[in-house]
Amino acid sequence: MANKEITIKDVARLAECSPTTVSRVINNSDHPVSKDTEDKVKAAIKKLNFSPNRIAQGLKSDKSNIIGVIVHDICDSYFAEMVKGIEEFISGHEYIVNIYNTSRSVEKEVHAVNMLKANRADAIVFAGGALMDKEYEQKMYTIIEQLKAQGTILLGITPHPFEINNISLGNKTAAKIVTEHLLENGHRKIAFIDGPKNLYTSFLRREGLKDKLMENGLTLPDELIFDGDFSFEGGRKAALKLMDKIDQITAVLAANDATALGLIWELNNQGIKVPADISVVGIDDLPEAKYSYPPLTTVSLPIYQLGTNIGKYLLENLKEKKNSKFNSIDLKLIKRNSVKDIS
Amino acid sequence: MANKEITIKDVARLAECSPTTVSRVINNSDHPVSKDTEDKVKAAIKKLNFSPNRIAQGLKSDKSNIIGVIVHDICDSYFAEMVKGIEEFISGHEYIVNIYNTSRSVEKEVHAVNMLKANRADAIVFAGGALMDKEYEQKMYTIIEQLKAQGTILLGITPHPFEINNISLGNKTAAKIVTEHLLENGHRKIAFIDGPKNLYTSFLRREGLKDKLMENGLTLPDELIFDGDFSFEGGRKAALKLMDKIDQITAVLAANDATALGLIWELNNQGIKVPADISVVGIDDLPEAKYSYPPLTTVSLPIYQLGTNIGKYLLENLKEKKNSKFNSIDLKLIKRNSVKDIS
DNA sequence: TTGTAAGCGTTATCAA
DNA sequence: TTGATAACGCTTACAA
Repeated sequence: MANKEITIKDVARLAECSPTTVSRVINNSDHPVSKDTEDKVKAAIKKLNFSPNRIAQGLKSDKSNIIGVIVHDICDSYFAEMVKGIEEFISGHEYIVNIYNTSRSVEKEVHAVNMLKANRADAIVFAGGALMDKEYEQKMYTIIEQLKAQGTILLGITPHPFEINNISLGNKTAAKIVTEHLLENGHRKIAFIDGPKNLYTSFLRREGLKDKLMENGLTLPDELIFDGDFSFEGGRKAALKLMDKIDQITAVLAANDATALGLIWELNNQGIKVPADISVVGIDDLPEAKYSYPPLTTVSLPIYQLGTNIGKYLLENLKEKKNSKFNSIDLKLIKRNSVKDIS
Repeated sequence: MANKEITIKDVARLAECSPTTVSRVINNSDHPVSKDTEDKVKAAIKKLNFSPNRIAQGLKSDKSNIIGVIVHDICDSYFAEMVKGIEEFISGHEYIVNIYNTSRSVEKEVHAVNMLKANRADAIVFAGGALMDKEYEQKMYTIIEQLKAQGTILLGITPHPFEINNISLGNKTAAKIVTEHLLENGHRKIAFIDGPKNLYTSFLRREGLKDKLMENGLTLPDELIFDGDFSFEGGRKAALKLMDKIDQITAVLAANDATALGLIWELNNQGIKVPADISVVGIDDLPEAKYSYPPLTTVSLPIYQLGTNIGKYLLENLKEKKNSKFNSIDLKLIKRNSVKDIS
């Protein structure tokens, strides 16, 4: 910017009319404009290749057209797919998709929300699971209240510890579904590779496993819970730790697919056969899940579709103002070849 | 937005001073403000949890703080890494990172640039390779000129067919480096899996291979060029086509790692051993390249670092206004186990 | 040290 | 059918 910007006034001058008239033409206003001037204005716009300054429009209309999307890690296929789905739906409709990558840091997430507030974002999507942290909850609380007072649309994917429109993805259910599958295949001694400790999503998936085990009179001993961080690398490290207890288990549920994939890779690397020696399941159904050795049995959370549903929801609530409901997604067990029937 | 927004006036009222004074406090203005009023203003800001409306600030300062990043496919690790690098550097500094996912469509890319122009973006990064398309060039030309007149910082990663600051990534050189490696290992019959036809990057990498072959008195026959699209799936499909000509070649260069990975996967799937039966190399050094079977030999383009370099460049040129230079990245051959020495 | 007023590029209101 | 004017929230001369 900084230099000379073409404004509505320049157009008005060229079309020999007032800025008001130009505005009316731009916005297809109901207010009548003669065909003649309309043509002149359009010609001028074309000639100058003018586009109205949306910043100024935003100031006037009290809308920024900014949609904030707060993500934990854009390099994680899970978030990349979701963002792509959102973008696909949104960017075509003159909204700005503003990404924040928080690496699950409280500080960065608070910063992101503050920025979005300062920029008067029309909507904010908390795309990642909530952080389980008192400081986080406290800091967020007041900002969220204010955002709500300003009329910002707030959407939480997965339950968040503040009152916004929280969409349940069925994390607990997803864990139950794969656990059930393991159980049906005769597995009783099941280990768990955890997600990030401070993440509510990890908690939910862990609970799903525990609940399903409990329903069947089984338990998840603490020593069969291994650290993880939702990443491929985390899965690899877990595999190394898991080796010691390999004779105590027949199957392992990884908190997400990325972890499961890393786990399988390192297990292979260590000469342990999946599923012959040990069965592995994940959660998410990432695109790459079908290309591991063996292909990963998992639960599909159709993330891209979730993204387009988010986009649709946002668009409807921002534009048409009607209080449209969110289309939730379906979970589905995806059987591939990483589970052995030992029953 | 839409409802009641807290403004500088509210703060002024509470602090019993003028909006001007509040503004001075907010901006740490040189203009003197008494310690007493400063404290009162700060207290009021805190009490109201006020943050200045950056849209309004932007209108005044003729800055939007928007940085547009146009990407081909955010689900491609290549772009995800780059965006993460940019974001990491930028979002901490009160800029808005505005993502567009174009799927290499001329229409979408033009739309993205028009949106960015309408939003008076301070900078635009053309993160993906240029599209080779006459219509694209024409449509872009005038917009680019205008953007330049407005003072927008324009950065092209890889050469683009319009005059902006184009950063060469050394695509041609990268292809030469891996080709050289193949040659050193005794390979003479080398196939190529192409990238998207309309992409300049594909062209450059193909040329690199051809040039290096030519230097050694070799050629790349047309029937040894297989279609691809820079994706894992594309690599898989290419593998199936390649099967017919398997006896005519000893090695294959995939236009990028994603392709190479898909290729290797499908080759394995078809019972063809890499590198025993055929050697495979890629370009990019994606994070997942070291986890294929066998781990992929490739050329590293440190993409995340490229992203942070982009962020740094943008920040320096936007804030300090000094005409800082772009830090280019280094290419490096990454030898892993997908190439067999047959010399 | 403080404040008034004009203006950034738009659009809504009102008048002509 | 057209246009002057005020206003959106903020900053920047200019005055006091």
